[in-house]
Amino acid sequence: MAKETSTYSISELAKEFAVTTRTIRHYEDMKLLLPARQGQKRIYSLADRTKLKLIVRGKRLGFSLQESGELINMYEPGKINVDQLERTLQTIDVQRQKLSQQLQDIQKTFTDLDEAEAGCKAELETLRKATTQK
Amino acid sequence: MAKETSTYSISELAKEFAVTTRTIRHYEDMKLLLPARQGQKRIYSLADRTKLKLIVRGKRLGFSLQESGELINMYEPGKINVDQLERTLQTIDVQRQKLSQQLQDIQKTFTDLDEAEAGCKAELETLRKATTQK
DNA sequence: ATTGAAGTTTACGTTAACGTAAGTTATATT
DNA sequence: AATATAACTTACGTTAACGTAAACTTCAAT
Repeated sequence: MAKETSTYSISELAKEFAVTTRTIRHYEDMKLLLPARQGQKRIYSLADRTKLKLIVRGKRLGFSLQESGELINMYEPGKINVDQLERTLQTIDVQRQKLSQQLQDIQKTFTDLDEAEAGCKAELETLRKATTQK
Repeated sequence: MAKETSTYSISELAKEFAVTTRTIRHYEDMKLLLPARQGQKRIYSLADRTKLKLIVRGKRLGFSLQESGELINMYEPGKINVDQLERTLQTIDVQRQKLSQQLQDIQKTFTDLDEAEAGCKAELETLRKATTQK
């Protein structure tokens, strides 16, 4: 098996995920990323890229960076002890509940949008008739 | 038909939706609510309550107050002209796309959580064995 | 009459998540 | 060698969404 040696520069990742380099560095300040260094330059691994992807996804779901941080930490290598693992399991459960709530909210919002659209089209129809055949 | 005369005080709504009165007043500052007044006191109608509910739901989905404002405005009475209506229809479409993206993100995140949970449990199992029968 | 609970306005404070310079360094290219 | 390109650090600025405090007013109950 060939080793995965794919690495990325900060601007490559910035372009791929449509964020600024400042944003990526900010995530590092917030301890969400810890890229390797080649001198001064940051070198991002595939794992780093995955983390960034999770952060960006989290943002679309309205997660704070801290929340995304928790999600990310689930992917960390070996949790040392039982305590750690069980706390992680709890966090997973909390996240699931939040996602479930969001799912419900999305369903409702879809319904609302459908109704709003129907209302709009009905009014448009009314206006059209009133305009066409005065 | 009896008229719906249900009204609410600011603290009633605050309690119901688990927000502070300051928050509700803030939404008014942001033009998302415009309750009636009885002297100085704000009197919220059922319609106001519905709007607040939508704002709170929007917050759970990570919407900004402005975005929630757009959603709310779809519920406003008679849009005057065709232009307005068609812009509303466009907004509805944009919202739908955002929600679809969120749905996908939620699905993926659920999958990730499942995997993380499986990983945790596997490790726990390993630890348990190692501890039990040294 | 006073106290207390709920409401009000005004206004400054705070936190998160970056934006926006400004000035420096490293590498590569003309 | 000069210049462009991409990176870096440091640091102050900005916006959204409220929090918090201060100083009233209103009304009901003791």
